[in-house]
This record gives sequence, structure tokens and C-alpha cells, in this order.
Amino acid sequence: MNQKRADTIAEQLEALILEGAFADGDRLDEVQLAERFDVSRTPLREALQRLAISGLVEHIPRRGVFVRQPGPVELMEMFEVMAELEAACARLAATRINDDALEEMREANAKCLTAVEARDADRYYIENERFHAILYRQSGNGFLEEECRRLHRRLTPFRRRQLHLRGRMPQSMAEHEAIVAALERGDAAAAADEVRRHVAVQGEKFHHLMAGLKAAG
Amino acid sequence: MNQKRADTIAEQLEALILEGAFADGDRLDEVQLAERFDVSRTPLREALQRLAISGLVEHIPRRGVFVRQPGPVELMEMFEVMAELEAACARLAATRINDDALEEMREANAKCLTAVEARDADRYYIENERFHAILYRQSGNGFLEEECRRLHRRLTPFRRRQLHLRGRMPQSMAEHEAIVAALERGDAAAAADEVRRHVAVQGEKFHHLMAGLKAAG
DNA sequence: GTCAATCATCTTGTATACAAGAAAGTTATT
DNA sequence: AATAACTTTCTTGTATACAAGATGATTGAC
Repeated sequence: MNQKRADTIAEQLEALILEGAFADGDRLDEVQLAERFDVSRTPLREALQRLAISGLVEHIPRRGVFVRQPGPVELMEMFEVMAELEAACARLAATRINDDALEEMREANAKCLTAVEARDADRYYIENERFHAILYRQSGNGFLEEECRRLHRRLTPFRRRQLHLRGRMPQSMAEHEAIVAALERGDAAAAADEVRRHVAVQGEKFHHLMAGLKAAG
Repeated sequence: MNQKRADTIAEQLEALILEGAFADGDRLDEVQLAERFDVSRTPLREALQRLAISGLVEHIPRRGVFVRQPGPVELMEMFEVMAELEAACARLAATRINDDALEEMREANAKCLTAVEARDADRYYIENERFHAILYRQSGNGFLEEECRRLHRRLTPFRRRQLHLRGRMPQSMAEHEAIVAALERGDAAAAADEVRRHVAVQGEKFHHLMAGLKAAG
């Protein structure tokens, strides 16, 4: 159950941060966390360093590590980059994708549709993930695929929330279909544009969501 | 002179790897390197972990860390991603750049031209770096800027080599000017295309270079 | 009473000691 | 002689001990 290796600690800490267990600017106390995970400071420090590099925390020498929850501006920036990266995937995939993969995407989309009809946001989320994973893969560029996964992973909690917005799931579905259509035609520019817009919309929706929460609170 | 902090060690090791001091698959011995840098294994291990995350070395649990020099395929993939990231910068910069920054780019280009005329590849390289740095900045997206810098840094040694190819510097210059022209017109699509091609060419040139070396050896 | 300086305490950073797993060498058996 | 099992040695991973810098408190001076 409680794996104690340095990399698993990093994963657990990352999950904690991503799910918002810490506020922005919170200092992560080495000894405290070491106790919590029942390890010494050595492996814990290694885990913290990992998080520092991936940008989830900031390491200030001789001061400690502090969680860095992205603010609205940085989030928009990250969504913008995600949009460009996925657009690149689409652009490349348009000329590289084969019929089997296209069929896979259609399948994923069909399952998305089922989820939409069942108003099952969790299910939709999972199938949506699958759709995007295929897109990354079909870029035919393993490095790009990895970069996409990295950022995708980081944006997970925020993407997830905007899905619950009224009418977002059907809209997202329609965008998916437009993407597949462009890929089928082998229209690289159109595929890139569709994907870019699809992801950018996620960022905007999330932004609206945050603004709404602020206004309500 | 010999700074001994963990992050500086990471930098020095990174430089060593990037400049090809180790062959692909070489194991990096902790105690050996610790002696070499005159530190204990603890800070050295932290440095190695950093390199592992940035992908320069692979860490296999209980086995050690091994340098991972990118092969031709991975290099092409990285250049392709670099091209897409920089194209994204250009696309965004086309609508966000201001006159001052445009002037800066023209300046950098002028200095590039001076270097070309002097056949000074090192000087050209530096001014070329500056040109691209401005482009990243003018995307108006700090996160994108950082991502670009990260990958740019990783590709440095390879980009540097292809510059010495016959006729490459004047060609690169011309591409720069086309980029600035597109940005001046505020033509996002054209700017993106020009930049994408400019960077993609670097990858291709490097590929040719490698193929040539292989044939010669 | 406030501000500054010194001192105590706490936290990070590094070294060393120890534990556990992997590789290699040796020996015994077939 | 070849192979398999065991043992030795080496390397990585973790814990603890120690050093050094940073923070905060207390005391003294103005």
C-alpha cells in the first residue's frame, strides 16, 4: 500500500498538489512530509526536486520549497500552449494518420456521445482523454506525444472542471467530430485550426468558471 | 571557480553531456563523479535526478543512470517540435508584437548580417540566439517562452553544428527577414509558416550533416 | 518606546554510515 | 568442460549526523 520509494513519493505529492491539497505559496516542510510518508529526508528531498523541475513547486535555496498554484494568467498561458501543441499534433497527423487510427477516433467519439446522452461527465472525461491520446500518438512524433502528455497531465484538474459547465459536453463533441472530419480529408490546416480552437475553448470556459466562482464568493 | 552546489553541478554535468563528453549508454558512476566534483554523493544524486527528468540521462532503479544521447529519429522529432513551438510563438507574436520589439528584431538581424559578411559563425550564432529569444518573448506567453527556451537549450549543440554548413548562414538570414516581414504585416499564418520552415530546415540540415559524417567515416 | 544588534533556534544543505539489491566470480556438481 | 548455485563484492538507495545559513526573539542603546 504505502510505497516508499522516491519516485512514488513524488507521484503522491504531485497528486496532492494537483488536487489542491495545498494553497499557493504554502511551504512544504521537509521533516513534516518525511514523517507523513514515513521516510527520511533524503528520498523526500529528491521527490521535491522533481516537483520543482516540473514546475509544481518553487525551490528557493536555503529557504525551502513553496507550492506554485498557477494563477489565472499562467493557466491561460498553459491552455494556449496546450492548444498549440495539440494543433501541431493535428497538423502532422493529418498527413500521417491511417484508417485504423481514424476508426479508433470515431469509436472514442461514439463512446463520448453515449456518455453525453447519459449525462455522465466522468465517463465523458475518460473517453475524451482517449480521443486526445490517440491524436497525440497519431502525430507520428514520439517526442511531441510525450510533451503533450506532460502538459495535459498538468492541466487535468482544470480541464475536468470546465466539462461540468452547462452545454459544454455536446459542444465538445461537435468539435471532436469536426476534428475527425478534417483529419479524414487530410486537411492539415483545418485540422490544426479545429483542434486549436477546441482546446482554447477549454481554457476560456475554465476562465469563465473561475470568474463565476469569484463573483459568487 | 569550482562551485559545488547541487544545481551548479547539474549545469556542469548537463554541459558535459551536451558537448558529447559521454557516449550514448555510458553509465554515470556516482562515486566517480562525486570525486570529480569534490562533493559527496548526496548533492550529486540530486543533480543526476534533474538530468533524468530533463531527459538527458535515463535512470534505471537499482542499476544506475545512463546517458541518453538522442538518435537521428529523436533529434528529428525534437526539431519538429521546436519548429511547431516557435511557429506558435510567431503566430501569437504577429498580433501582439509592438514596434519596439520589431525594431529589436531588425537590429538583431542587422548584427547577424554583419557576422555573415565577416564569415564569423560564432558571432552569427550569438545574434541568431538573440533573434529567437525576442521571438519567444514576443509571443506574449511566458509559459510558451519558457518551453521554447528549454527545448532550444537542449538542441543547442546540434543547431550550432549545422550553421557551419556551406551557405547556411545567408539562407538563415533570408529566412529571418521573411519572418520579420510577416510579423510587420501582422500576418499570423505567414509568420508561423516562415518560422516553422526556418526551424525545420535546421533539423534537415543537421540530418544531412550527420548522414555525411556517417558516409565519410 | 522604538530600532538595532546579537544570540538562540530552526531549516536547509551536505557528508557519512548503513542497508539492500545487483553483478560477477568461484566452486561444486553433472 | 559446462552449468548452476553460492558467495563475495560493488553499487544504489536510505537514514542519520553534522554544518551552515536564515529566521525570529531578546536585550540593550538611543
